[in-house]
Amino acid sequence: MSNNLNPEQNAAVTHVDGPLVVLAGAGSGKTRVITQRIAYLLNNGHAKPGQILALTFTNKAANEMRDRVAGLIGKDAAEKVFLGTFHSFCLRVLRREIERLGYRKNFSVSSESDVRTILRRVLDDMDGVKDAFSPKIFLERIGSIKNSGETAEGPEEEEENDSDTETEAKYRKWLPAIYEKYQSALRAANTLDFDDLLVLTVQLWQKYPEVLERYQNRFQYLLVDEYQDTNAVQYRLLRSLAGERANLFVVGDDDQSIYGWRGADIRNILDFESDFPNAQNVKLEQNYRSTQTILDAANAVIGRNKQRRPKKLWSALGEGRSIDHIITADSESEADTAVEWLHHILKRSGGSFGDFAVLYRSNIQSRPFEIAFRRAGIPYVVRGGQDFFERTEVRDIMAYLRVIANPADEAAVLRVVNVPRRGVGDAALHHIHDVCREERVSFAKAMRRTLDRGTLSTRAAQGIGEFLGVVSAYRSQFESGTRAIPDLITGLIDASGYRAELRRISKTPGQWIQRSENLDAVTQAAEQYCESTRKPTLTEFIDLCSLEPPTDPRRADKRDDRSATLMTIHSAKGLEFPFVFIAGVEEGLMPHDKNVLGPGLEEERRLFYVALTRARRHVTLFEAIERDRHGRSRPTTTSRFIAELPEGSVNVRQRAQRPQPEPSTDKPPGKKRTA
DNA sequence: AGACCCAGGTTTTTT
DNA sequence: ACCTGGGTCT
Repeated sequence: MSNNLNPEQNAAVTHVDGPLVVLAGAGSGKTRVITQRIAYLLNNGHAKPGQILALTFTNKAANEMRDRVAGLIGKDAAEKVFLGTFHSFCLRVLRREIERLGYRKNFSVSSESDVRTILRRVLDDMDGVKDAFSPKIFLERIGSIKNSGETAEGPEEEEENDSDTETEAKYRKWLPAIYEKYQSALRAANTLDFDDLLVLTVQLWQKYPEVLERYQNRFQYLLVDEYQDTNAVQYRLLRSLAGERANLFVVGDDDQSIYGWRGADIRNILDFESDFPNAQNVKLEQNYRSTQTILDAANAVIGRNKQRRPKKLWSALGEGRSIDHIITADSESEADTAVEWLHHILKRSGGSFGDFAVLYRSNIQSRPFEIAFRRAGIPYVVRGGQDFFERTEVRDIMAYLRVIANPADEAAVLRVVNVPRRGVGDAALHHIHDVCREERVSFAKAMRRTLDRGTLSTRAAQGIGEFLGVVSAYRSQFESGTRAIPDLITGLIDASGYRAELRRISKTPGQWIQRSENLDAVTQAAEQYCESTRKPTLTEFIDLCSLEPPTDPRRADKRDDRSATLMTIHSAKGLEFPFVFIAGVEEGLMPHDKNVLGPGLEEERRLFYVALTRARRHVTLFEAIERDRHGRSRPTTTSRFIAELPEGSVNVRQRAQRPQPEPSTDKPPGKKRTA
């Protein structure tokens, strides 16, 4: 069964009991190891499919793994393995158990923008806070408190710090109160934010050991992908679930830990053996992706980091071509040169546009490349941004569905109560909100009460009446289960007047087509969901969409191998391309100047390492001697990481020259661009 | 509701 | 230099 595995991979795959960390270098076949081990455990009678829990960070990774496991052990068995993201696992647990924590079973999951709405309301209610502070900063703080593993009892007192600015001190002062109010607002709306899914699961298990024990018994074998990306809460979750038995198999690469800024703690993987008694480790150092030249470069760079487990990648694929380093005048000529260079490589290699990726540190760098590629007629896709996440129509319909499933969901109500226009304005909403606060009832109840009491304007009362009418009509329809879910969704879109409103406000026919397609995406997602499951429910459909929003069909098609890819290094993790262009290899960008102090620099170096190791055949580094930063065009200096590459591995192609710092010259001939 | 204005920020992204 | 968000004015 363990055919075609190298000895280290085989050792990992055939490991059965006890904790094990697989330090899987870039391109060393880690997904294979995880999927094969699942198959190994099953085929050798160590476990039944339902006793295996495999956790990933992204849906994409989970789906890919599920496909591969299905290929190994068959579809039926694969479906019984719990293979999903941390969040989907926790959601599954909480759907069953959350009542113990004082939420109702029909709780909803709030997205980023819902959460912003909720926090804004909280700040509105607190005199003197709203004006002085931005909700965004509080959300970030709240998130990092949750991810750092503090419990909902409230953030710990942080010690005073002399270097605090006045604003910083103010934030610190208000944070505990806001945290608490935010949390009770979520509870009142019977909703959880993404972080809560993890935090509450940990809390549940802490408070109810008998519940934990049930899950420990159910899941005999735990496998975790990308372990270097786990944060404190995920660590606690795994610890509890693994229990004494500690059949915990984690795979990751400390050198690819690039999410420290959102709470990932590299120490989890570095300290695995001291955290779990009798833990073993396996190192995967054979790389199946890149040439030795690329790996030598990557090894040399990452070898400078202190916080790491020593590893040395090697390849059987041969030396390959040396790295090219092209120095250009500015970001425009960087992109133009990349186009020429791409054509040049293409002619010699006989590949296709899909073999190329341009990687950069920051999204704003994509612009010149898009312009140059378009002008040259090179098909490309820009990955990243999250715009399709934000499709208004999809979110609106989902908000309707959420109100139907969870009437208390205030953010969802606020989103659609006046969409289409029903004459419900700010005044009415504030009035309802006051009732909410004074009488301590949910937003849904407050709407009812104000309506019954006639304390609203005629216009608003009528609007709210209509809204509640359509929502409750559809609620009973969904509950009765006589019509299929996709059918009901279409009905709701029409009956609520949403479709008509959308047509009315569309300025061009094109816009209307686009928007209807977005509506269709929801119905299609529902159809797909219904086909994939035996007993479809609205709640489960909403859960699915909260954690994995329906994809834009037009965007999905564009993922073809005839297009070059432009993306950030962060989003390139896990991918590979024959030819990789790394753009903006300059101080300030790589490493980024916001992250050069303390441990940040090592993370920046890992980022550069990740970029290098995406390449199979060849890497080109691009540098511009002048670049627009914060509006001004400024001279740059070469990234310090270039000096860390092995002697002689880089071939410099100078297309532009920095003015030599002559001792006699007083001013460098810096050009200013006019707007 | 929509037009206009000012302040602040401007790294990376998933669920 | 430019965009966003929030506030105010009409």
